[in-house]
Amino acid sequence: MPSRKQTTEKPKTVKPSGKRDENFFELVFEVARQIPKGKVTSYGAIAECLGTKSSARMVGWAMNGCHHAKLKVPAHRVVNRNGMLTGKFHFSPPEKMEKLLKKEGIKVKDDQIVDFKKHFWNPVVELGF
DNA sequence: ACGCTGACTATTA
DNA sequence: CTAATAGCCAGCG
Repeated sequence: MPSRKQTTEKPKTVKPSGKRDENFFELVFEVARQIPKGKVTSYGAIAECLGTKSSARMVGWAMNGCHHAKLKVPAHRVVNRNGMLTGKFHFSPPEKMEKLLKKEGIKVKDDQIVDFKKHFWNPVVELGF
Protein backbone atom coordinates (compact mmCIF):
# COMPACT_ATOMS: atom_id res chain seq x y z
CA MET A 1 0.00 0.00 0.00
CA PRO A 2 1.23 3.50 -0.66
CA SER A 3 2.76 5.28 2.24
CA ARG A 4 -0.05 7.00 3.93
CA LYS A 5 0.71 9.77 6.36
CA GLN A 6 -0.80 8.60 9.55
CA THR A 7 0.02 11.21 12.06
CA THR A 8 -2.58 12.19 14.56
CA GLU A 9 -5.04 11.80 11.76
CA LYS A 10 -8.63 11.37 12.70
CA PRO A 11 -10.53 8.63 10.87
CA LYS A 12 -13.47 10.79 10.09
CA THR A 13 -16.11 9.52 7.73
CA VAL A 14 -16.10 10.77 4.20
CA LYS A 15 -19.23 12.57 3.29
CA PRO A 16 -20.88 11.14 0.19
CA SER A 17 -21.96 14.61 -0.65
CA GLY A 18 -18.37 15.59 -0.83
CA LYS A 19 -18.75 18.01 1.99
CA ARG A 20 -15.91 17.76 4.43
CA ASP A 21 -16.14 18.64 8.05
CA GLU A 22 -17.20 22.18 7.50
CA ASN A 23 -17.43 22.64 11.16
CA PHE A 24 -17.10 20.44 14.10
CA PHE A 25 -20.61 21.45 14.90
CA GLU A 26 -22.19 20.13 11.75
CA LEU A 27 -20.54 16.81 12.32
CA VAL A 28 -21.78 16.62 15.86
CA PHE A 29 -25.28 17.52 14.77
CA GLU A 30 -25.17 14.90 12.09
CA VAL A 31 -24.25 12.13 14.47
CA ALA A 32 -26.76 13.31 17.02
CA ARG A 33 -29.49 13.11 14.42
CA GLN A 34 -28.58 9.49 13.77
CA ILE A 35 -29.55 8.58 17.29
CA PRO A 36 -32.59 6.33 16.97
CA LYS A 37 -35.66 7.01 19.03
CA GLY A 38 -35.59 5.50 22.45
CA LYS A 39 -31.81 5.53 22.50
CA VAL A 40 -29.29 7.83 24.10
CA THR A 41 -25.59 8.49 23.86
CA SER A 42 -22.88 10.47 25.53
CA TYR A 43 -20.81 13.43 24.45
CA GLY A 44 -17.68 11.34 24.70
CA ALA A 45 -19.12 8.72 22.38
CA ILE A 46 -19.85 11.30 19.75
CA ALA A 47 -16.47 12.89 20.26
CA GLU A 48 -14.84 9.54 19.84
CA CYS A 49 -16.80 8.94 16.69
CA LEU A 50 -15.44 12.16 15.32
CA GLY A 51 -11.96 11.29 16.40
CA THR A 52 -11.78 13.93 19.09
CA LYS A 53 -12.37 11.74 22.06
CA SER A 54 -10.47 14.12 24.27
CA SER A 55 -12.70 16.97 23.36
CA ALA A 56 -16.00 15.82 24.71
CA ARG A 57 -16.48 19.35 25.94
CA MET A 58 -16.52 20.61 22.41
CA VAL A 59 -19.35 18.23 21.62
CA GLY A 60 -21.44 19.50 24.45
CA TRP A 61 -20.50 22.99 23.59
CA ALA A 62 -21.44 22.37 19.98
CA MET A 63 -24.80 21.24 21.26
CA ASN A 64 -25.15 24.68 22.66
CA GLY A 65 -25.57 25.79 19.10
CA CYS A 66 -28.01 23.02 18.26
CA HIS A 67 -30.79 25.54 18.42
CA HIS A 68 -28.82 27.57 16.01
CA ALA A 69 -28.64 24.69 13.55
CA LYS A 70 -31.00 24.56 10.63
CA LEU A 71 -32.21 21.06 11.32
CA LYS A 72 -33.37 19.96 14.71
CA VAL A 73 -31.00 18.01 16.84
CA PRO A 74 -32.26 15.53 19.44
CA ALA A 75 -29.99 16.99 22.05
CA HIS A 76 -32.25 15.47 24.66
CA ARG A 77 -30.84 12.10 23.63
CA VAL A 78 -27.35 13.21 24.44
CA VAL A 79 -26.29 13.07 28.04
CA ASN A 80 -23.07 12.84 29.95
CA ARG A 81 -21.16 9.64 30.61
CA ASN A 82 -23.09 8.98 33.80
CA GLY A 83 -26.42 9.22 32.02
CA MET A 84 -27.21 12.36 33.91
CA LEU A 85 -29.17 15.11 32.21
CA THR A 86 -26.58 17.73 32.92
CA GLY A 87 -27.71 19.90 30.07
CA LYS A 88 -31.37 19.84 30.82
CA PHE A 89 -31.19 23.40 32.02
CA HIS A 90 -30.18 24.46 28.57
CA PHE A 91 -33.53 23.39 27.21
CA SER A 92 -36.62 25.43 27.20
CA PRO A 93 -38.12 24.53 29.46
CA PRO A 94 -35.61 22.26 31.20
CA GLU A 95 -38.21 19.66 32.02
CA LYS A 96 -38.74 19.23 28.30
CA MET A 97 -35.68 17.03 28.10
CA GLU A 98 -36.68 14.32 30.50
CA LYS A 99 -40.21 14.60 29.28
CA LEU A 100 -39.11 13.75 25.76
CA LEU A 101 -36.95 10.92 27.00
CA LYS A 102 -39.77 9.45 29.00
CA LYS A 103 -42.00 9.83 26.02
CA GLU A 104 -39.57 7.78 23.97
CA GLY A 105 -39.60 5.00 26.48
CA ILE A 106 -36.62 6.05 28.54
CA LYS A 107 -37.11 6.31 32.25
CA VAL A 108 -35.57 9.25 34.01
CA LYS A 109 -35.17 9.37 37.72
CA ASP A 110 -33.69 12.29 39.56
CA ASP A 111 -32.27 13.81 36.38
CA GLN A 112 -30.62 10.52 35.64
CA ILE A 113 -31.47 7.94 33.00
CA VAL A 114 -32.51 4.57 34.35
CA ASP A 115 -30.68 1.65 32.74
CA PHE A 116 -28.55 4.07 30.84
CA LYS A 117 -26.32 1.32 29.48
CA LYS A 118 -29.39 -0.45 28.22
CA HIS A 119 -30.45 2.53 26.12
CA PHE A 120 -26.94 3.53 25.22
CA TRP A 121 -26.35 3.94 21.51
CA ASN A 122 -22.78 3.83 20.36
CA PRO A 123 -22.30 5.93 17.19
CA VAL A 124 -18.87 4.46 16.58
CA VAL A 125 -20.35 1.01 16.25
CA GLU A 126 -23.67 1.88 14.66
CA LEU A 127 -22.10 4.07 12.06
CA GLY A 128 -19.75 1.30 11.09
CA PHE A 129 -16.48 2.42 12.50
C1' DA B 1 -4.67 40.10 23.29
C1' DC B 2 -5.30 37.49 27.80
C1' DG B 3 -8.08 35.02 30.88
C1' DC B 4 -12.35 32.76 32.36
C1' DT B 5 -16.01 29.70 31.49
C1' DG B 6 -18.25 25.60 29.96
C1' DA B 7 -24.26 20.62 28.03
C1' DC B 8 -17.23 16.35 29.48
C1' DT B 9 -14.10 12.61 30.75
C1' DA B 10 -10.36 10.14 32.82
C1' DT B 11 -6.98 9.94 36.32
C1' DT B 12 -5.14 10.53 40.89
C1' DA B 13 -5.43 11.34 45.96
C1' DC C 1 -16.21 4.64 47.79
C1' DT C 2 -16.06 10.07 46.79
C1' DA C 3 -13.55 14.45 45.81
C1' DA C 4 -10.39 17.15 43.38
C1' DT C 5 -7.45 18.08 39.24
C1' DA C 6 -5.78 18.03 34.62
C1' DG C 7 -6.64 18.02 29.61
C1' DC C 8 -9.50 19.65 26.09
C1' DC C 9 -10.81 23.83 22.54
C1' DA C 10 -13.59 27.59 21.22
C1' DG C 11 -16.43 31.71 22.42
C1' DC C 12 -16.84 35.98 25.07
C1' DG C 13 -15.51 40.09 28.26
